[in-house]
Amino acid sequence: MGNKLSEIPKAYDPQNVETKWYQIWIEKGYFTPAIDREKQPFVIIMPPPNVTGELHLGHALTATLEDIMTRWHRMMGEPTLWLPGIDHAGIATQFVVEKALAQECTSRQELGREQFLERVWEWKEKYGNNIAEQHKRLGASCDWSRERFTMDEGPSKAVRTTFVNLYNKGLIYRGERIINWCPRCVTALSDLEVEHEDTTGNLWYVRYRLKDSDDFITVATTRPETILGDTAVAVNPNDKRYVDMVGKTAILPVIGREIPVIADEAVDPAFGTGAVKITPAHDPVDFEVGQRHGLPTVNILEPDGTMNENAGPYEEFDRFECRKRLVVDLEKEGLLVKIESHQHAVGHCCRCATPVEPWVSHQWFVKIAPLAGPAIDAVTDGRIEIIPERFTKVYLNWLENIRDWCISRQLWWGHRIPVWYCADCGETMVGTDDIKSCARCKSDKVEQDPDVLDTWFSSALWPHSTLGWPDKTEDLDYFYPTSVMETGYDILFFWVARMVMMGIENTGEIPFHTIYLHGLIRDENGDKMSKVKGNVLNPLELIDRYGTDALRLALSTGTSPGNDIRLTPSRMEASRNFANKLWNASRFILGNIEDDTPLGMPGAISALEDRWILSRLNRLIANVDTLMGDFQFGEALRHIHDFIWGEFCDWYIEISKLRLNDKANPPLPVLVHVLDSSLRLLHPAMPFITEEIWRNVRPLLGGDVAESIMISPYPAADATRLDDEAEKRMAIIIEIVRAIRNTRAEFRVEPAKWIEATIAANEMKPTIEAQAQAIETLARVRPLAIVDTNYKRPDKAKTIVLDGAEVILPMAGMIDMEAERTRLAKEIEESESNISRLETRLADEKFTSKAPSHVVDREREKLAALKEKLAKLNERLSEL
RNA sequence: GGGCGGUUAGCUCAGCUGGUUAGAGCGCUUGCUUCACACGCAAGAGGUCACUGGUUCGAGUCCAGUAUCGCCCACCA
Repeated sequence: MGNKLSEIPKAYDPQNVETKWYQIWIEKGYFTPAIDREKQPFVIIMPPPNVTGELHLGHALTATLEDIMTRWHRMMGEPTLWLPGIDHAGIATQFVVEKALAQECTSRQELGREQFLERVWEWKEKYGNNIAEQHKRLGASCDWSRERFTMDEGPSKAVRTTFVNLYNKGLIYRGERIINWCPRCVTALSDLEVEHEDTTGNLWYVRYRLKDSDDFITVATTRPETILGDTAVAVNPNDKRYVDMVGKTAILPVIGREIPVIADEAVDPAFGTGAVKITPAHDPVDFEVGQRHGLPTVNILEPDGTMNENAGPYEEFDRFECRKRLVVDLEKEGLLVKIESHQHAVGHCCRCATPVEPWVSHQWFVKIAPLAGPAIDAVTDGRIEIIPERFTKVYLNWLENIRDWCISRQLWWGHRIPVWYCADCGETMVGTDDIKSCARCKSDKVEQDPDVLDTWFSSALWPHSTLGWPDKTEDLDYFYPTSVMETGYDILFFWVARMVMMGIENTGEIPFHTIYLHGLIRDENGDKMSKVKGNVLNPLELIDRYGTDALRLALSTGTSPGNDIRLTPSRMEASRNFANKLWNASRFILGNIEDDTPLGMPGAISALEDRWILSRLNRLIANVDTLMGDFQFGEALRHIHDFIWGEFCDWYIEISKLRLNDKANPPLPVLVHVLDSSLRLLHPAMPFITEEIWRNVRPLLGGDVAESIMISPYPAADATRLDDEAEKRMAIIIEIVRAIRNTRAEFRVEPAKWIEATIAANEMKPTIEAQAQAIETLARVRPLAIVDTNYKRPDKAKTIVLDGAEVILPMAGMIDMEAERTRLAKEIEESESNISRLETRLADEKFTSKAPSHVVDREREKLAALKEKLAKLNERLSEL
């Protein structure tokens, strides 16, 4: 920006401005904090996006909120670290790469493990960089020199160390358990990775013949194919209907296997027939029943969801095909009693939506209850605060009912489980370093466990693994525990709770002090954005169209923590318009500065509007300080927005135009001062436009062009500028102008036409006299007479009674006196009713004694003003 | 089966620990090429704060219940 208005583009062009600053910020090293032991650092570890794919609006929201916090704290002079990273995202990434391979008519099996992993790394190099570039477009001021990838050497070492430690403490074990199995992903899943969906299915009632008898026992099942894996029929021990059956032998349909009828408390006599088939290999409850009764476990499934040899004639059929055929066969044999429609929750894989199968298999688990305890304490005793507070209950409830975490995945992409088995003696060895030979028999036939760890295992270590743990690094020492964990509420369990557990376990300290949970982004119709629905908005497209600052503002205002955000084009436009407004206000101010314009703030501020705007500004600053510290970013930004547009632009700048050429008392020092403060207040949310403008403002105030707003101090409130008197007086001026404009519009006075006005006032008279020119110009009145209240009013005029002044507009005979009388009468009525309401309240002993004095005082003042107004209204009416 | 959240202007939403006449953006109506900005200016219409009851001097705000929409958790076959 030069000093000439004509040199500055009329409309703000984000493309032009945004591209240059980010590079400069990086070159200057502003994003990398200097460790200063005297100061408490502010630290955010960024939730690492998946290497797969591109950033979506959820990431943009994360980046915006975290950048707002980071930039604010940085401007507050704190050493500030925002550490970015990327997640290897096991299943998701393996999937997309496999898809790419399929297009090349090959597969991971064909490539083999080693070559496949090479391909995934290539993918990572390509797309990991994409994500960083997108963050840069968003203006994210994160420290790229500390960027981490979950599979980097450091974080990988943290993973192995954690595994070994937990294993040695007995908190990691391998066991044969029922886990959730996705036949399509061909891997185990944790409970969290299963999405339950209410489905209308069937309840099939099937008769099992009893051995050496003509009797039957009828069971009900939602998954008939699991009959093939039954190893018992169970009834409740107290169920009189079945007392005689217990101990007998039932014969499975079709395959004819003999199974016992047993009694177990787990059976609900009220459900179905009260007799339940027991399939220990394919149902969690049945598995436990099986354990209690020493039942055999018959697995009927292959990993891909087809039936295995235990399914007899149905071998090799898919599980659902098997179900169909088996039902037909049961019916043929007359064993199918009935089919009922049945509502129940069916688990689906959260990655591919395939129905999951409960399946018994050998997997690695974390015994989690001992880790959950300290994580519960950290929140209950207030060391960790969750915002919004309501999620505290959700967090605690989950941890209190937590079940062991299945951490092994039958994938190739990920942290391989650091366990080795000896092929000769069967020894199991665990180590942070690769193990080459057996510790017991010295055999070199040792093989590493083929499985990898759940992606969330490494994520759980993120706050400390990124800072160097298990090594005692300076970063870890200085930046840990971190300050804020900001992320979406949808991963509270997946990630946040696990970070608390693992953080405390590994370091003995909480990983962060505050958990800030934001909501989900929704589209215009309130639907969650998803690729399937095709309603995903690409942040880059929005940036191209509206600018980064507009996107950031739209994402951070008009929302509150934990609530979902509906992002509509009109919101984006409103934000863009604000950027343009700021641009033009700046353009006006800068364009009016000549080389010799003095810009130093005078020692004494005399003009009412100057005192007013400075008072308003400092009130704003104090307010923003409180709100930002309270994580109420949306509210803070709303205040800043309203100040800039509604007070600075609409009133101060307009009034200041009268004084532009006033050499004795020019408005420019105040204009520039308020602009400077406004830009700095706004910078955390709108970094680009504020930097662009500020670089032109700063030199005017004696600074260097090379100084950056992002490392300038955030405005601090100056209490000496607060001026209740000025605010009160200015409010009258504004009211007068509004009243006149209102009347002009009401009477459809030509905009160009000047009208006469008289203002009657007592105490406010000097103020109005001092602002006469402003009133005249803004309301287009001339001549303006200013008189005291005992002035004799004209017969035909419109009178507007304000709190402290009376505006009289003759309106050149346009007044319909009848209408005017009606209007006054109505206003009198309103005033009277307000007065009586106030009088009743003030007469109430309870109110005056119990309400705080400032509230009572305010009511008294209000009453007095209203009475005064009423008197004037009556007087005026009587004159008509 | 548990738990949580929403219900405030035509639409989308703010409104923190209860205290002026409940706000914004968009939309709508009217008028403006006012020398920063039509991505703008000025004026205006529009709300029983879902419902019922309670606490309180005072409730959009706190409590209880109801309705309705949505979300999360959950191994009844």
